[in-house]
Amino acid sequence: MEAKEILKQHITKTAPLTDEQFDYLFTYFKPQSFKKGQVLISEGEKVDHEYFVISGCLKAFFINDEIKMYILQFAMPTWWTSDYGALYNQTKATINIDCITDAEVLCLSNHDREKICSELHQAEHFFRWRTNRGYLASQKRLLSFMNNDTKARYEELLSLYPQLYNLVPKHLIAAYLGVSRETLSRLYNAHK
Amino acid sequence: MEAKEILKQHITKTAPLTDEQFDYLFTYFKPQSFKKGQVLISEGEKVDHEYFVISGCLKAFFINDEIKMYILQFAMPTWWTSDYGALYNQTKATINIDCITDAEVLCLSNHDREKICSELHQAEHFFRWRTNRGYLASQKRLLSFMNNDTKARYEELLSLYPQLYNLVPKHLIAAYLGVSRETLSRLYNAHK
DNA sequence: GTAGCTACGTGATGTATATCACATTCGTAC
DNA sequence: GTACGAATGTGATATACATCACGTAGCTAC
Repeated sequence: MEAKEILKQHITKTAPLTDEQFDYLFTYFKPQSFKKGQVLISEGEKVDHEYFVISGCLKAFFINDEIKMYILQFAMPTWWTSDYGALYNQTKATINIDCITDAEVLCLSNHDREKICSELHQAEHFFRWRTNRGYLASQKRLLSFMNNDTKARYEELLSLYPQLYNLVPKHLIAAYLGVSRETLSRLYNAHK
Repeated sequence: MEAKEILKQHITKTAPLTDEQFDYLFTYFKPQSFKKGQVLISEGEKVDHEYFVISGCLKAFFINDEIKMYILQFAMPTWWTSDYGALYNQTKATINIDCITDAEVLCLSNHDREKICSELHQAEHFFRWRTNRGYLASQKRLLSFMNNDTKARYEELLSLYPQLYNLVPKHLIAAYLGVSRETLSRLYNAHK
């Protein structure tokens, strides 16, 4: 399925649009391709766009003290990603986003999102719903962080996204779980 | 300032509304008063409303294994709170919300929110913005959880909300930070 | 092929924190 | 006032995890 159709199904599942409305809206999305390792957003730079993932896998991460990396999100197909703090408040990026694999995305500027939201009530509805979904996921992850130990969080992650196990290096999974790569290694070799 | 005026300023800061529009919107908000300790939402029950805090302080929390409590949010004046997962998906509550102090709130049903969002584009805009704000706060807290140690998170919390120190018992602050009350006690008595 | 780099495993050790236990202070009901 | 429960402080011990150190396997460039 091509990018346009993927986005159309994704949006109209939540907010019904006529074909004309969607075609108009789609004119603001720019298709882009990236190679494994390419950087979309880097800390300290200006952030103007958000990205809808068509294929591949991205990671949004934070680097602490130039040493430790924490992964905020693995962005898989039909996920949205950006530094939303920087994007909405027009400040410099505090996180980084790059490609774990080759990836295709649709790129939407902050300005254009606000434009279509104000022009099309249904678009505003869609983005409200999408943000709500992100909020719930974030709350759920926070609770999991407080409530579960590392092993439980590891199993939770892999049961939600089994494809991650073979797609991303283990030290990135550790960075998502917030533990050292050594601890993660010991964890899943323990119950061998 | 009375409740209606507080809500009006809160909303129109983000989404300009005429007086008529706001008066109409406000008819869906029901003022309610609660005493310290009263319960607004409890795990396993149906959730139909969200709450806008006018005065006092509420807590949204999760109980694990009938033993450990984790606080997701202290809801202060001009904050919104509910079990949004249950509210949006029409499922049973998985968290609890009760009053740390006497409190006044404005109560809005899920049905009425969706109604005014579909009737008034500006209302939809407001709720998109509000949810976005919650999402960013949640992400920030998650990052803080991974990145900072307990002492840093304690100081971060108190610098953001200095009034909490005298308002809420220390074991609730511990439950927000995700540490035992003993550890928290030792932390702020250490640097005396 | 070799060199070099990245991912990954694993042992030894240190540390932050949970947990258990008990004491003390404070507020509230009566 | 007294009694009782909730909140808090603090010591002793256990444990999960970080960190450091080192080794190995696999991939890429040349």
